[in-house]
Amino acid sequence: MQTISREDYLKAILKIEEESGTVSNQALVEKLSTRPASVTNMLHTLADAGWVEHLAYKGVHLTQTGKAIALSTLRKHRLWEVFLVEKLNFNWDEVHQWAEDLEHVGDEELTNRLDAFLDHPAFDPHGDPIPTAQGQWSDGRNLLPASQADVGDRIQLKGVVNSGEAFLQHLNRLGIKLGLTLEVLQALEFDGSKTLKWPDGTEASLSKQTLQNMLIERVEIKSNKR
Amino acid sequence: MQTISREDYLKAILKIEEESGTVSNQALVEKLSTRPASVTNMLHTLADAGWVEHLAYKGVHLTQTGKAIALSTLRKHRLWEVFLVEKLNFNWDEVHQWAEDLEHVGDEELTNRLDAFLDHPAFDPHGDPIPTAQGQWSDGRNLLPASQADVGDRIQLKGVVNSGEAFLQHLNRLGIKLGLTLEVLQALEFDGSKTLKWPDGTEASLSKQTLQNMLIERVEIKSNKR
DNA sequence: GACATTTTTTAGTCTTGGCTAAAAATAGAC
DNA sequence: GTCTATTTTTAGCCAAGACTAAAAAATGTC
Ligand SMILES: [Mn+2]
Ligand SMILES: [Mn+2]
Ligand SMILES: [Mn+2]
Ligand SMILES: [Mn+2]
Repeated sequence: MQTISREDYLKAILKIEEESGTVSNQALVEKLSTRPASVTNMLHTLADAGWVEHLAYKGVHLTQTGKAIALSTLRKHRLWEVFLVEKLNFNWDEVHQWAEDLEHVGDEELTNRLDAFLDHPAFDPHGDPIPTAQGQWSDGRNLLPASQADVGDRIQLKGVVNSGEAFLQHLNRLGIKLGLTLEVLQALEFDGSKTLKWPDGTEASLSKQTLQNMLIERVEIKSNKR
Repeated sequence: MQTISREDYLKAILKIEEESGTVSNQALVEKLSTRPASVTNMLHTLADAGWVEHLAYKGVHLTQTGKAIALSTLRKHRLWEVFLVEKLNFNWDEVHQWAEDLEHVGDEELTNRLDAFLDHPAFDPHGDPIPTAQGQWSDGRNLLPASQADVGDRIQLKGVVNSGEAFLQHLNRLGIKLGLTLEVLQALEFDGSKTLKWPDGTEASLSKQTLQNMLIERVEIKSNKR
């Protein structure tokens, strides 16, 4: 039977599996801010439920059922985030914690109604793709860290690697939000920083760290638009 | 510290206190579908937290703090119910269980934003008043059970005594919803049933039980409206 | 006022999901 | 391959909040 804790573990396993292929207990300890013994415990519980396959010392991976639950929870999380930002006017740095609770409420029907109410959004407020009701993990985009942009590129922010509060608030202070298009004016070799130009003409330099956490697309430069 | 279970108990105590004045353990056992020992346990916890005053064998009542938490939880419950009905198009008989979970999510700020998004509703989908952010328990209405209506009255449904699924679905099948105005055609003495007339002209007889659970206002008969 | 019934409390158990500390297994360095 | 450091598991404990069963208190009846 599903509980809040079990859903959180499944979601964490899904994410780690997707970003690093293999899921160690250590990775779960970090992702969930818990202790090794707690992870071992829960993995046994999840294995007994048939949601993961667990080989002691070898790692864990989701079964079909486990993946379905994880995707459903992630879908709910991201839909509620959209709700909080689009309908209740929260900032993108304020919604994660509430979504972490809301994702455990409601069934498929409620989720689908919420999805329809929000006009079937494809991405959440952090640019992350929202799984469909059928568990389709879409995306299809090929985003680039801004650190790889070249001088002269016009780049549009489409996502963030790290959606922690601190980083998002850093972007807020820089006046950077999803969808914003910036121009790369200059790139410093020695520290990886780049000088960017905002649509309103202001310029600022961003650190390598910051750039690596911004996921962008290059914008076609519409040649002589007349 | 607040937990789901503690908030549910405080809410139950608030309701019982309001409808019967005195709160026995037995009443809580029934309201919460639990066991006497569980109630005694939780009352100790709540008393230790300073949310209730509990005299063994004598009953329990909310402190100022306890009442504030209970009202806040009830406010959240009813606002989420409005959301589910008004925005996600659920029926009034489908929303209680989800609200029972949603009421434990979010803080004052989220609740106030939700309230604003819903245009500050005064009543929930069952006609129950929604406490304000300041804990004002408004109402002010003086609703009458439909069993007390007289032949010739035009009555408008404003609330229900019992908002259990079964009763609400019974009203659904009769085509009765909040705000509907009915006319009392006939009253049978021996079983307390009454024959009512719908705006579309159809007539049906409702049992005493049903009538007692419908809270109504008499509608002014706008004499010759010209 | 004694006795039976009902209500409440106490005592003790269980499950979930945390934790620490120690043991065992694995992986990395040489 | 051995030794060391890291990771994982095991063992045992804890808190919250359920439960059952039995004891104690309160209530109602005659
Ligand atoms: Mn969560
Ligand atoms: Mn997100
Ligand atoms: Mn609840
Ligand atoms: Mn309600």
